[in-house]
Amino acid sequence: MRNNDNDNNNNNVKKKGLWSPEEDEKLMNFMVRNGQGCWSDIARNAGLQRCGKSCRLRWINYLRPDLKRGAFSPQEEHLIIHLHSILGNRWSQIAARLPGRTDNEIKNFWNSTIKKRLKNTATSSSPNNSDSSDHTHLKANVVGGGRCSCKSTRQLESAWIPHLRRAHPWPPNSETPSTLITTSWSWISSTTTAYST
DNA sequence: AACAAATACAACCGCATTGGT
DNA sequence: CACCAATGCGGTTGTATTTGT
Repeated sequence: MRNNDNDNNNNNVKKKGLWSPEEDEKLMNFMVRNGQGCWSDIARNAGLQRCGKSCRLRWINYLRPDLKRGAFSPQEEHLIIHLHSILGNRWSQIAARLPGRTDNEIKNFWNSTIKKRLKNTATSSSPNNSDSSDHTHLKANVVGGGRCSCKSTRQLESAWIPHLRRAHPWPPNSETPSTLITTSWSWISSTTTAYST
């Protein structure tokens, strides 16, 4: 298999691990001054011993000024659960419907908190209910196969998402950050109504 | 107080996709 | 059309912090 992970194969060794406050400051200052561009250039020009990929991740998940931070509100939590039941593990798409939240954040939240909670409630109510939220998505119904491993999730995406998108385009018209959550709910309502069995 | 286990979160890795040449 | 570099995504791992004993 071709190794195209060029960031990791650079001739000069790149730093790994946690970001120091100094590195954060360098990246932040550079982004504020120059805006987003080619990440490998940003890494170089900001004077960071990091690969572009690492800079991108740090910016998106931590430094971006529009990040919300802090604990998820009950409303957000509800929204995540609902969106996950529709979209499955498409964290970036779920994040797009939650203003100020990142895919990584939501993924972590799901894996550490919600998943566990759902598992507990499932085991307390039904012994055969083994994490259905992860592997029985709406698309299983739409596509008809019912199979839903993570890889197949990606492969099947092109098969069913376009149908859903055509009928329920995202984002809805006149979207603003303050109305995102509200419109997320109406989007959910329309999709679940249309595609529930 | 010391240690282990559990938890939460940050970051990395591999792969797919995209766009330029 | 083939190739390559850059980017984006989701899974996984690593690490700091918190909680329990």
